[in-house]
This record gives sequence, C-alpha cells and structure tokens, in this order.
Amino acid sequence: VRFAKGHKEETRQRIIEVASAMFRREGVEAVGIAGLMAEAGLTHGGFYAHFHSKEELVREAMLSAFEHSRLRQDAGHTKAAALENFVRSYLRPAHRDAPERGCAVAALVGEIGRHETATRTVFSDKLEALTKRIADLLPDSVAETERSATATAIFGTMLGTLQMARVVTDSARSDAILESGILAALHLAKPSG
Amino acid sequence: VRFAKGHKEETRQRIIEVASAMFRREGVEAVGIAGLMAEAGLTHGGFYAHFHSKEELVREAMLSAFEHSRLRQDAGHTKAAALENFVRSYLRPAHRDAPERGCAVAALVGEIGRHETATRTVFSDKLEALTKRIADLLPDSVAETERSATATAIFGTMLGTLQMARVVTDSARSDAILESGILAALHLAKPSG
DNA sequence: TGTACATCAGTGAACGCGCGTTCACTGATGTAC
DNA sequence: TGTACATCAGTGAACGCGCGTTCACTGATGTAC
Repeated sequence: VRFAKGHKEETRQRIIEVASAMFRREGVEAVGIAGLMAEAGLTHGGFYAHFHSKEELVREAMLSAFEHSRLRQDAGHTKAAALENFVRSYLRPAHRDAPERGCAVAALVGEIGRHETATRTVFSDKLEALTKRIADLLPDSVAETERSATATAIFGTMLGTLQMARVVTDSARSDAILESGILAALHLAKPSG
Repeated sequence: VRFAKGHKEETRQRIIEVASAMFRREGVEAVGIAGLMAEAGLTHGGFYAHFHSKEELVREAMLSAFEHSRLRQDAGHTKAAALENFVRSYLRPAHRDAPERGCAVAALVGEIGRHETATRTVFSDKLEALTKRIADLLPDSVAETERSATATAIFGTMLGTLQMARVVTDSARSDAILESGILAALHLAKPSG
C-alpha cells in the first residue's frame, strides 16, 4: 500500500474541515468541488473516492461544524454565567467577522431550506440539540412548560441579530446591533417572560 | 414605434416583479437570467436592454420587494395593536410558507452579505428603515435612548425565528417556533427591558 | 537479496450542462414623401 | 392614398467559463516468490 494506514481517513477529514469553513464563508452553492479540493491540497478528481456527491459532503461538513462548536455548557461557574458567556460570545464582533469558524446555522440557514430533505433533517436535529442546551442553562425558576419556547426565542434572537450585524455596511451600526441582541437575549432568559 | 408608449417600462417592471419573487423563493444565485426571462414571458437576450447586469436587477428587485411590503403603520387602532399585528403577521405560517411574497430580509440576508457593496447598502438602508418603523410603534414609555436598540432586537428575533421555522422539517415544531417568536418579540416591546 | 506484481490514493482530461453576457438580426409599427 | 424607410423591443445563436461528475490512468509502496 502506497500510503500509511489511516491516510485516506485523514484526507477525508481534511476535505470535510476545509469544506465546512468554505461553505460557511461563501455559501454552499458558491463553493465548487475543484476549488474545495485545491484548498485541501488535492485535485478535483479524487473527490468521489471520498464522497458520493457534493450533497453528502454538505451534510458531513455541517456535522463537523456543529461538533467543533465553541458552545460548551461548562463555560461558566453557574448556569446563569454560562448562558451569558454563550450569548456574549455568539454576538461578539469576532464571531460576526469570521463566519468560516462560526455558527453553521447563522451562515447556512437561508440556503439549507432549499436542500434535500436528508440535509435539512441533519440541520434541523442540530438546531434542536442547540436549543436544548440553551434550555438547560435557563434559570430554575423558568417554568418547565416554557423552557423550550424560551430557549428557541433566545436562539432566534441571537441568530437574527448576528445576521443583521453581518449584512449591515456601517461597522458602528453593526456593533450596536450586536449589543442590542445581547441585551435582548439575556432579557428573554429572565423568568416571568 | 412598434410598441405602445410605456410598453418597455411595463416590461421592465414585470421582470423586476418576477425576479423579486424568484430571488426570495430560490435565492439570487440559483436564479438564472434565462429562467427569469422565460417566467416573464420573454427570451433571455432582451435582458440587457433593461438592466446593465444581474446585480442591478438584484437591487431593483429588493427595492420592489420592500416597497410592496405588507408592513403598514396603520394596521391597528393603537400603536400597541399595530405592533402586535405586525409581529403576528410576520410570524404567521402563511408567511413562512410563501417566501416569494414575503420579507426580503428573511429570504436574502444570508447571501446579500456576499454581494457588491452597492447591493449591501440598499439592503442595509431598507433594514434601517424597517427598524425605524418598528421603533415608532413602541410604547411611549420606552425611553428614547432604548427605542432603536429595542426595535432592532425585536426585528432580529422575528428574523431569526422565521428562518428557523422555515428550515425545520417537522411542521408542528415549526409552528411552535413561530409561537415562541411572537411571545418573545412582544415581550421585548414592553418597557423596562 | 532481487525481481515481478498487486494495491489504491490521487491525477487530470473529458462529459454534458447552465451560467452571465454580447450581438447581428427580425418584424410590426409610425412617419416621410 | 400608397410606398419606402426608420425605429426599437424583443429574438436566438454564440462567447468563454465553471459547474458536478466520470473514468482511464499513474506511480510509490508492500507483498510474493
């Protein structure tokens, strides 16, 4: 065998990670197989030895992006601190400015709705897992029946805010948008909402 | 002259309206000039007698979509009622299911960030006008210094919520997402946020 | 130890196709004589 | 009134290009003898 054991799997992972970044930065449709493989240091012909189709790579890339997400439940001493850290981290200018390393939902939610059902389902499941994690960080005083809806609304606020901040051309205004999103998300997390 | 006076302008408007719907439904990148012109009952060659480029049409289509927006300030007897009507109307299942006649921001925010600055500026300006209109519907008791930020956060919540509802594959869950967004947006509109 | 061969990750030419854009042309009409 | 011509919105072939995908091939290595 020409290559070391595990070499092919390594290459596959490298393609997935390159794709994951490129998709988030440029959008799935704008990324071609040839450019993608070149970025991974390969030629386009070898692509189909790793994946059945571009669509399969899209799913793998999304799974990878979610796995490497910086959202960790232990990022704070208390649940309240962890939630606040998450919200502030999500709505940082650094996250706005680096979509290729950021939230896949924010980067791709618009076009994923037009992809195959299998792809939408992967995305859908990850979105649900994300809101569940947010729900777990809500104060104990938030009623059981409201936790899921509150977490969904909080993530919706973060998502919409980040996207507005990314599209706006004036940077001071963009920063202000992020700030207003932080306040709103934290406000929604308080009980008796 | 072969055609009636004003005929060309009529054709131009027809192309813009067809494009405005197609862009919102399929995304700008996925819509080709040929398909677009066919939808307008024409052949692709005539396109450049009306527009300098596809990008120019994108801007015209966005302006048109914003102009035909259903958001009217008079849609309620009081400001509170008008705001609630707007939020509920925006987060209706019917709006989720008909992006081609819906909010251009929700449909295109993801890809517009990757377009020319001129296009982003048109989009940016319209987004600002939209939040200003929301700010005007906030209760008088909301402090002057907070009105803009609050309106931005409310629209962010609506935007993110609608996009989540559009991508989720389970329809009951999608409906629940819309509901949670309505409650959250209205909650944010209350003073002392 | 030295040679012949099997392996297989990766290569690059080629496929049909649709893209945005250009341009010489069409043909129904209004106008000029 | 009848004919020749100018107008110009719309047509459709063609441009170079990149897309996703296929496939015969390469060539460095491990194994068999």
